[in-house]
Amino acid sequence: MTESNKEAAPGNPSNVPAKTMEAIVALCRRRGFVFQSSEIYGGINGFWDYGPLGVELKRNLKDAWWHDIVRCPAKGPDGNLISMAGVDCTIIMNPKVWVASGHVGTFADPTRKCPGCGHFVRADQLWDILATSSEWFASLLQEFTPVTGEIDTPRLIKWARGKGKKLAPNLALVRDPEVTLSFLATRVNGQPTAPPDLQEIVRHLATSQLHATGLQEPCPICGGALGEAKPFTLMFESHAGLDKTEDSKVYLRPETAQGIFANFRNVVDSTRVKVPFGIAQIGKAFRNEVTPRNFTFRSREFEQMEIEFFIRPDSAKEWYAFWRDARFNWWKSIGLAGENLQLREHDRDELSHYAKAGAGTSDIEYRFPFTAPGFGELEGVAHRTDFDLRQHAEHSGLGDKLKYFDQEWQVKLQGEGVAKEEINKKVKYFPHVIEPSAGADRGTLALLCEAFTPDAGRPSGVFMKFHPRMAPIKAGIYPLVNKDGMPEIADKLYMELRGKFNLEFDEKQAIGKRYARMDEVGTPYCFTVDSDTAKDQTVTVRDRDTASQQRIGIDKVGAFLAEKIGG
RNA sequence: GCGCGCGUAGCUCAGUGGCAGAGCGUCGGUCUUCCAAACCGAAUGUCGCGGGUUCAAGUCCCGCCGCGCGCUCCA
Repeated sequence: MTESNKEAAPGNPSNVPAKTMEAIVALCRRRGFVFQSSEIYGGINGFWDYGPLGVELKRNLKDAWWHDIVRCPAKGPDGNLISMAGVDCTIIMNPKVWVASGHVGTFADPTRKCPGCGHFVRADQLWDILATSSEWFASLLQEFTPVTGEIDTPRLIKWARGKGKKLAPNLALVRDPEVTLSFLATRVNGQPTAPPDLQEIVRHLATSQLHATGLQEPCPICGGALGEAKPFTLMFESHAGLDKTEDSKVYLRPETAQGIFANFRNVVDSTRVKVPFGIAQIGKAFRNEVTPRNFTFRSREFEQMEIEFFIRPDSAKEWYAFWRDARFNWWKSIGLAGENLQLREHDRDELSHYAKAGAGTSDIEYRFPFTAPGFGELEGVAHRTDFDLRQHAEHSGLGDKLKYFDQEWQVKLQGEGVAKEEINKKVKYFPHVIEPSAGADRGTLALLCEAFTPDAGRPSGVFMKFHPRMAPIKAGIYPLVNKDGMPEIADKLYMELRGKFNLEFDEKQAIGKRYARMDEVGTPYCFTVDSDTAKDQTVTVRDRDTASQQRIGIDKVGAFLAEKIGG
């Protein structure tokens, strides 16, 4: 193609899209990676379908994970091959599982969160709690004249600067006494015939004047302005059986982890695994997110790839570090190798309740176009201590029967001459858990974002630079033109290899158009049969990233692909 | 959940009260000798959904749904 032709072609530079989420979403839809769920009915917020190419991409990701984690795991920090067992648990489980895990109960009722201190308050109990068990509220009440309820401004300012500062640091009155009280005075003077009652006064004292459009209500702990009331059960509910009663209520699992914990005993008893070992699972989970957003990044239905790795409590540090680094390197190995991937150790105040005492929590994060310059979580690696197994031991009534008996350790301690009593204390225990928990949909999205490469040299202005192992289609097998025996040779090659690789055969239209299509769906190689093939048994290999070509023997194509795609 | 913006063919968009359109892509044909060639032909629309105003609504009004952005949320 000449330079002037290029200007006229659809691939002229003005067609090169910026690497924005909008452009990525458009390509996903145009080429069949991701569609909106039930789109013909207007879609449904937070749910997405994978199309013909998307399902291949996501499957390649999951297959690579399963292969590298379950079937063919690496060596651990102790130099031994890692022991890993797979499971596939149901989405709906006995509801008691979610009581034990803490998902039911704590957050089931309309609840308000304090942005200042993070405290949760039941919405319907707020005023009761303020009246009966809020330290600052009790102290503040003493500053009002009991009978008249008159507002003594200097007295309240004094309180705000003294006791208030210690007891309710986030209360508007404490942060800015003059402005807050003038706000209240305006209200009192504005409607002298309808003086505010105590609740309204307190609302005024909790409201920064910036919020003059509506009154806030204070957190009983710190006085901060509470967020809106929300039912903090993010679990989807359903009913098992025809009778839709409270007793038949079940939940769609909000994480796959609990299925693993609930099966801990079964796996130990049926497979001869010994601590340290892991149980791995890939499966759907559901969270009724308040705000699904950012394409598939936060969906209400999503797929997790989780490992619960069970270890002796005293080896948490080394296993935590091992899994954190191993998982980070794994994401690198499948193509997220650049600056867009980072490993971030959590600060202490970010840690979940059970992880506070642990060896740490870290996130493997990717810089998505919609988070940039920030990062979004792909996978979390957490030391969950023995929290989950203890919870299930307690709630199931199994108690110590859920403990692991470490016979290997027993023998070792006996050899070291440790006292029998001490050995017995040590060798029956709840294993600690290192949990690498990855999002399959987030991983797929990161692969799509990473692959998206604007390039003025391509007809559509963009090509998808997938790692060959992840690419939905591994190669195109094409006759250069649709005559002179070329289609027959190409077809024979295709039939030979299609069982081993996902390939495309296409004899229609100009060769450039076929290459261009493969660029846009990220196919790393195209093999083309031309007029020389019949003479010398070679084909051309066209490389997606460089658009360069070389000739190889037609009998070498399978080996070439196997080597490039790797595993 | 709140606020702002957006929604017409697969994609990018035009159409500001009067016949539903273009380019690209897709498909078929002629052709072909390595990067979306050319030519000929074809298919493709609940104008996001529902209601209202009007002789007449893609266009004006209301409600809803979906998407994006900012708050909020993310155990």
